[in-house]
Amino acid sequence: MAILNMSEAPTQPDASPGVREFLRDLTEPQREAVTHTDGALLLLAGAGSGKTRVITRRAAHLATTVTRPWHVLAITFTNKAANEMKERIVALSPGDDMTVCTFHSLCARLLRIHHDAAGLPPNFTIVDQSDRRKLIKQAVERLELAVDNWRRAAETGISRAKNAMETPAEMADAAGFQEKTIARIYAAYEEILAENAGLDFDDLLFKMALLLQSNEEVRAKLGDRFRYVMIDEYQDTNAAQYRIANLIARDHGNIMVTGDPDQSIYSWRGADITNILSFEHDYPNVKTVRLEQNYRSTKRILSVAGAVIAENIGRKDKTLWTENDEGTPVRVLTCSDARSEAEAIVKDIESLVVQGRRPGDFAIFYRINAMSRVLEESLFSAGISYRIARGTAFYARKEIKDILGYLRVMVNPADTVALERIINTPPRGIGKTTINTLKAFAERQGCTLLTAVMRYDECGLGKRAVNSLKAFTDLLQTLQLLAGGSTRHAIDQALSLSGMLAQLGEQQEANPEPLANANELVNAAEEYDTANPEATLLDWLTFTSLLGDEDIIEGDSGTVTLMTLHAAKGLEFPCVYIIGLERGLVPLVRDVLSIDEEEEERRLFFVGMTRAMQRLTITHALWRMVRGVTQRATRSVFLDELPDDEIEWDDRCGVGSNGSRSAHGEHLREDLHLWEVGTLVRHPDHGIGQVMSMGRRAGRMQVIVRFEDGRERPWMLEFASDLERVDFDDVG
DNA sequence: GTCAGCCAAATTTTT
DNA sequence: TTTGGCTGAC
Repeated sequence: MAILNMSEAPTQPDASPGVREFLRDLTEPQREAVTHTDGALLLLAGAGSGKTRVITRRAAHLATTVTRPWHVLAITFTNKAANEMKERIVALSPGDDMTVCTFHSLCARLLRIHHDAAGLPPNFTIVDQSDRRKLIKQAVERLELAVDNWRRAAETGISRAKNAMETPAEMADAAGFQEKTIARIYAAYEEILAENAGLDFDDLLFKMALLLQSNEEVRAKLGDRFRYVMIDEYQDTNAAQYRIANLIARDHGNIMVTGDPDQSIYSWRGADITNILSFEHDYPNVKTVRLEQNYRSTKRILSVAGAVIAENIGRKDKTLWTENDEGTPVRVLTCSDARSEAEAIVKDIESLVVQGRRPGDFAIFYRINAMSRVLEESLFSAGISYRIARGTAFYARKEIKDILGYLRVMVNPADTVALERIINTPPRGIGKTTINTLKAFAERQGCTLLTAVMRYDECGLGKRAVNSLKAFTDLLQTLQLLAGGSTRHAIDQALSLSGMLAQLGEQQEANPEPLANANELVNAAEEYDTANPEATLLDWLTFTSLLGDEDIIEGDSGTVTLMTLHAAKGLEFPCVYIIGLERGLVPLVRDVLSIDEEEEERRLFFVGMTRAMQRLTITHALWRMVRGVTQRATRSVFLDELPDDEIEWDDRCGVGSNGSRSAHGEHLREDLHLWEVGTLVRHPDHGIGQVMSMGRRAGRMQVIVRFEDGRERPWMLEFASDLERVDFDDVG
């Protein structure tokens, strides 16, 4: 491995005006990272420590004074991060020959170029999450397993396997019926993907890693092309991504990774925190730079967040500090229920707005999306405008996917998912029966569905179906002629010739959105054509299928922002509220919570807290409605980890946050005490059972009891006279 | 081919 | 409570 590890870099940091520019306004550790050139570099960058600044400066420095721009590769996780980074780099060093992109788009691009070596068709389709879902369902059906039982497990299991670079065969070696069955579904799913010439998101990484691993020529070539590799958010990389980076950098060893293990919150998507924790071990002679000065938050916020994260065992020790003000104390609000929690926040916001804050200064974070509803209602009735950072991705909208379906079929005739999507969109008399006949024909002949469609007169279909299919194949053939032209033109034609435009126009009055979206798509294509004159229809499809949500999550847009704790990563707001610090919710528990999971939840809480610049308010309620049942809630263990003397405890219920009394009245306490969770009961018909939960439903008390037969039964408390409390000793 | 009505399920979701 | 997916009836 090439090791030339210098802070006194051969580039003479202060020699040229350009270099001096790159180092302006940087602290010592930041400079060290920027001027590091050859060899491995680990940049442990705490929250709000100016990480992006360092990355962009270093990239510009490398591109202008150390090597040529096209030898630099900067990888991010999101398109948004990639775009931002690219912009900032270009501002420092003109020219856009540098590769700044996401892992997925890098892999998509490279796999297209090296499709032969990777054993892939050149025109593969990238299947998105909802297509993937359909295909996995098909795989389950093909094995004649129950979709309801296996779909979910297969979806997570297959993704997990691909992220860990496990093939179906390797997975089948695993012990256990469950795993073995998922491995079979995985194998069937791979078959179906191949039939469709499709790759899912996980495949982009997995296949790329396999290619680099098995093809020395390609690996060496890419290593030579990308002589300086930089990876952001390295704590979120999975096994495949680790492998890709490792193999590209193998010859030169010039790999810089940045990240913060304390902000690793995506292990459930395959991210492996050990990638960053063992980076120093994996890359000898690594230089490590820590950025611990925080420019975002007040001293008090940092100290509170720091106390919580310090509870995690086995983390790299790191203490954020700041020269910012002491600030106002962090507050913990105890509320009676979600409604009063929301109203307390609304009042707080209102009074701060009177003092000159703007609505855009506020953000409210919660653990699960369902918790936004009560907040929305309160904000709405208070007349405060808000937005939720969770838009459906533009490219996931039905009308958009329909249009893209036409283009996908034009480009990839094997894309059966797309074909099924458009074959009767808009309705043209090709219904379920006809499609099933075509499918059966395709299966008998071992051909694609499109081929079957083209051979409609051999399928033994009725006259009406044949006529419809004739019109449809004519349409496809007309469109086919456009595949080589501009994207904009192809979309225009697909829209009008398919009849979609007419259909959208008709329903415009009822719902103008779809037509507007379609037009928006045409505009986007036009823009793309202009910006990339060389690009093909296939390129555009690749580009769009890798775009996520619209990046609406901008810092300040004049409204209060609501989002999940996960969505908050990377953002900052002057005033932050984190709600629902209750047992089972933060940390979120399904059945049992392992230590690792608890630590990840703690990191999630930490991420939330460190978004706050000036004011941080944490809330919890004594009652919370979960799935239609109002249940008693207990404070989160994380609240106990807050440094008591630095917190302003604000108990709106006047009973202490552990109190059992509630705003709902004294009588509830009596009832609830009798029916504590875990209490054993006996019923004349159902035998012995155990109280699983209790709460209020439709204003009345309810307990849920699980009986020996494994069934759970709810009881309205006032009718629960058949339930008799028994002691443990009585039942053994 | 469409639509109402029923049942089951319910974290988080960078691509 | 809310949502999505599926089924069976027009």
